[in-house]
Amino acid sequence: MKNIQAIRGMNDLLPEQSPLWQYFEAQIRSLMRRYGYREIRTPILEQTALFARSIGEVTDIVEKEMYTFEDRNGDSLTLRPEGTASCVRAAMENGLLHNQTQRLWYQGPMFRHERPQKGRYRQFHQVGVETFGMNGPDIDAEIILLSARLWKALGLFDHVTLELNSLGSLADRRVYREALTAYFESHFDLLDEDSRRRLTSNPLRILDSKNPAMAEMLAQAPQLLEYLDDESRAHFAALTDLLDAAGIAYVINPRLVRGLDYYSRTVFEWTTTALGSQGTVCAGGRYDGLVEQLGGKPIPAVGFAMGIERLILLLETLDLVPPESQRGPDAYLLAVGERAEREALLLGENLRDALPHLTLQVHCGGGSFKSQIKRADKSGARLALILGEDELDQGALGLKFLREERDQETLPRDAMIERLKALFR
RNA sequence: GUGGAUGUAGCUCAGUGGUAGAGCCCCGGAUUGUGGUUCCGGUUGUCGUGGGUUCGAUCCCCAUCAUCCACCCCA
Repeated sequence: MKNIQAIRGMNDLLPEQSPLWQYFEAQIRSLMRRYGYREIRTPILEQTALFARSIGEVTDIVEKEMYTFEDRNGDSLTLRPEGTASCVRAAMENGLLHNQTQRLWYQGPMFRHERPQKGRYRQFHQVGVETFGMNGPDIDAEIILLSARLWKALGLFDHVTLELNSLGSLADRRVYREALTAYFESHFDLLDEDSRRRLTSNPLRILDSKNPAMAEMLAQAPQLLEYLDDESRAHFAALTDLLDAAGIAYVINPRLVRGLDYYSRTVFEWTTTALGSQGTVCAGGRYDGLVEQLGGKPIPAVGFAMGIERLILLLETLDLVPPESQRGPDAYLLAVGERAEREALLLGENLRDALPHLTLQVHCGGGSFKSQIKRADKSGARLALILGEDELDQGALGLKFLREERDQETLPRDAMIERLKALFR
């Protein structure tokens, strides 16, 4: 019989890895609380139309990467490929956007049917931030500062670069798009196959191409920044002023365009060179038109999303995994002999009652003294608590330090509880 | 979706057209109740899967699945 395997590109998170994820998630929760952002959780399934209408019909995500299927009613459903659309839908549907501002964040799995690669999986996880009702540029700057604070907390700040651009208003982009299309058509012979295909569907993305044969032609192409109206220009200038004042370095990348249609004005990416070809670790921007596009009243919005797998990978690559994230339990209770085995479980309960902060692993399944103390060592515990025949006869408990040069102690149980309280205050 | 590389023990990897090995791990012992070092002994495999060639395939061929890398895409 063939063993069933996990779906391609979808990974199990194993116990060895989960402490690092929990550490990362704890950093996120604390960061969001400190900036006054509140968590929102939405279903991972949505009506297909939500993504088609928000991300854009002619984007790669919608055209060929979504997990779309019919449910038993014949409705077309899609596993969310990103978080913004769901967040906007939920905020609209629940009245969160009515005459008020919102600062929201979310975290969870996203799904895209791409060819798996390092830092790119079919089920992957994002943390996203979305804000509504604020025109910026102060809020644009705030979310960038928030992300910068996270990099500092994780020790990543010196390993990431902030790239910045403005896509202007939708009107700006329309004009620019025409100029750009005209330019590319006049250099049609230099375009590669992909670019020719995009010429009609999404010409801005041609600017992103890494094809060296096109590099010079792209460098000469009209620049979006020159097509910005006064308002967008002022917005962008104010944002860069705020970042300058906050001491956040950035690189203006006029060819930074995002793959999702809903962005306008500010777009940014945090990138790293340490992860190979999947170097974007966090990206986002302003999407003032999206709420209206989805049927709501027009309301400005900015947000970003970061890829958790990529950030975890980056922490590991740069050896920034904090040692305390993989610490074992405080104590490991061994029970040698039949009488002790019978009592250990209840003794464990008593200890947990008396010491609410103690992390205690109780040995189950018997075995020799030697094998049990080996387990205690392997568990990573700081202490071994020893319950054997001798200790039982004395109503006592032994305490051995597994990581420190200290004498072993044997104390009556009540005294041992006080001793442990002192050790794990 | 395109191109390339790789799939052998739980892990990291050797290996041969006559159906397999090392190190680590794990278990036991040296040490009747003391781990992390040492020594001794032991367990572990549909050689990714399905076909084909062959007297015989883990090895050669084809397909397929998976992983990795680049393109692409994007977080």
